[in-house]
Amino acid sequence: MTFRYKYPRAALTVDCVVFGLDANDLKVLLIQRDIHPYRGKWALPGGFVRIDETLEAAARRELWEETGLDKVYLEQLYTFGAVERDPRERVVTVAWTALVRLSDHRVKAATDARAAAWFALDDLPELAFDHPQILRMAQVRIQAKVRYQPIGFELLPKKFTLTQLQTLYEIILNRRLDKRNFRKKILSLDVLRELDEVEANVSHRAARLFRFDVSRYRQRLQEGVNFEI
Amino acid sequence: MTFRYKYPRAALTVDCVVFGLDANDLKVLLIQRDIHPYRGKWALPGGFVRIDETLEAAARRELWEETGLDKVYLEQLYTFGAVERDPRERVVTVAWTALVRLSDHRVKAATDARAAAWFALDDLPELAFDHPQILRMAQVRIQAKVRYQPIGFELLPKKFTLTQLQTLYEIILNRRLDKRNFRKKILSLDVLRELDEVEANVSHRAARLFRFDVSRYRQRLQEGVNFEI
DNA sequence: GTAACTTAGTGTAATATATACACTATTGGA
DNA sequence: TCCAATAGTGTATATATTACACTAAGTTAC
Repeated sequence: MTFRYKYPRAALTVDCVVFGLDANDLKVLLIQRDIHPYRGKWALPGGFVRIDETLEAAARRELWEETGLDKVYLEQLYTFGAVERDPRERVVTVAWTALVRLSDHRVKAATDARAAAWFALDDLPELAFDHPQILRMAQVRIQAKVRYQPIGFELLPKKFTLTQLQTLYEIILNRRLDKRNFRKKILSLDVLRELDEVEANVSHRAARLFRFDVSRYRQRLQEGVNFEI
Repeated sequence: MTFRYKYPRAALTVDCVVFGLDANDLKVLLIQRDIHPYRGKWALPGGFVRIDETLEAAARRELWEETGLDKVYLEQLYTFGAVERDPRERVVTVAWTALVRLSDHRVKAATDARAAAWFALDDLPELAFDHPQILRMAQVRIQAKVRYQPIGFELLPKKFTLTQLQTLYEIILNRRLDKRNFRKKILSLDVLRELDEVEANVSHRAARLFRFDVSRYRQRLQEGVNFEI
């Protein structure tokens, strides 16, 4: 069975830039291609959009099929439509950015048996298609975003220490932050809830745990608070 | 002649949200549909992406064909892919935002004879498809953007007064700004070049004209200046 | 030609925000 | 019990933002 159209149509795909925080590195999840073109090269997880699913649903489905991830935070990044970006035929791709708690998502064997692995951003393998460009845009976007939204809670465990949060900001912004000023600022936003718990199994003074308070965040947003770090 | 594919494919379109500044109003350019569906309703200018043109090229071409505008500032907004957004068949649209100097672009009769007209944002006609949603997103985006980028020079004549610039900011942000503080701030950004000219044909003291200095803007960006108003 | 009208253009003081900076507290392990 | 490691804390200074009102210059109407 084939489908016929009066004019030629581009194929439509989605690709996901999945960021995960691994101790002191921001990593990105890639899969190794097992088919032509770019066979053996690494690529962003993604695939074709079905005729009866939304773009976001397609991104979630592909992510699940190729990497076993689900229920991740997803945000549309940009749509790439250079004419020759896929050597086979015209393919337009809607790129998405996902943030995941790497601790929650140890990489499972992908369900369709392709290799999936986390790579540090400064140690990437050769990528297929225009995926270097997509990845670069995702990185720029997350850097810009972290400045005016308390993003990044998606990347940390649900309970985290202020040092972990600061380290995350330092990794994304790629510069050192002053500990006292960072704490002062982040606490003044009033979107964290201090817990009656401290971290366990550390061989030094244990740090207080915090949790992100979404409802307080929404309130602050409405009041127009400036989240710039 | 028909084109055949193994799987069904969505049609791919572009739509443009064209903002123009008209004295004291931010307006948007719409065209009246002359064909089914939504015949007679107003819609964003746009149309199908050809197989051999980029998304941006498609947006520029449609804008030219439907409204006679060219050489406008264009920026990708978002891609809309709800399954039923077009009643005929699956259509995914890549939306773009354009900013134009309304003074440069008095609406010509559109080349394909459809009516095109500027509408104030608070006095819109009924719109086709999910265009209300697209327009709303464009408005939110431009409001956010004006805060951290000296945008809006695209909307003004090349030579403009500080009062015109302030009025533009007030329209986009939808709040009054203090004249002295606005001037202090905008001049401190050091991206305007003061000209040896004043406005003509006004029945009161003539204001000094300024021009946006792109190369200084680039320098400031690199130095990491904060453009927030 | 002068008074009235209209918009341009200007500075300062008060307040809020951001930055720079170094020591004590707590816990685990040797 | 001492050492190692990280948590946790405050203050003074610099910078940025805000609030606020008058004089300047050109045009028009009398």
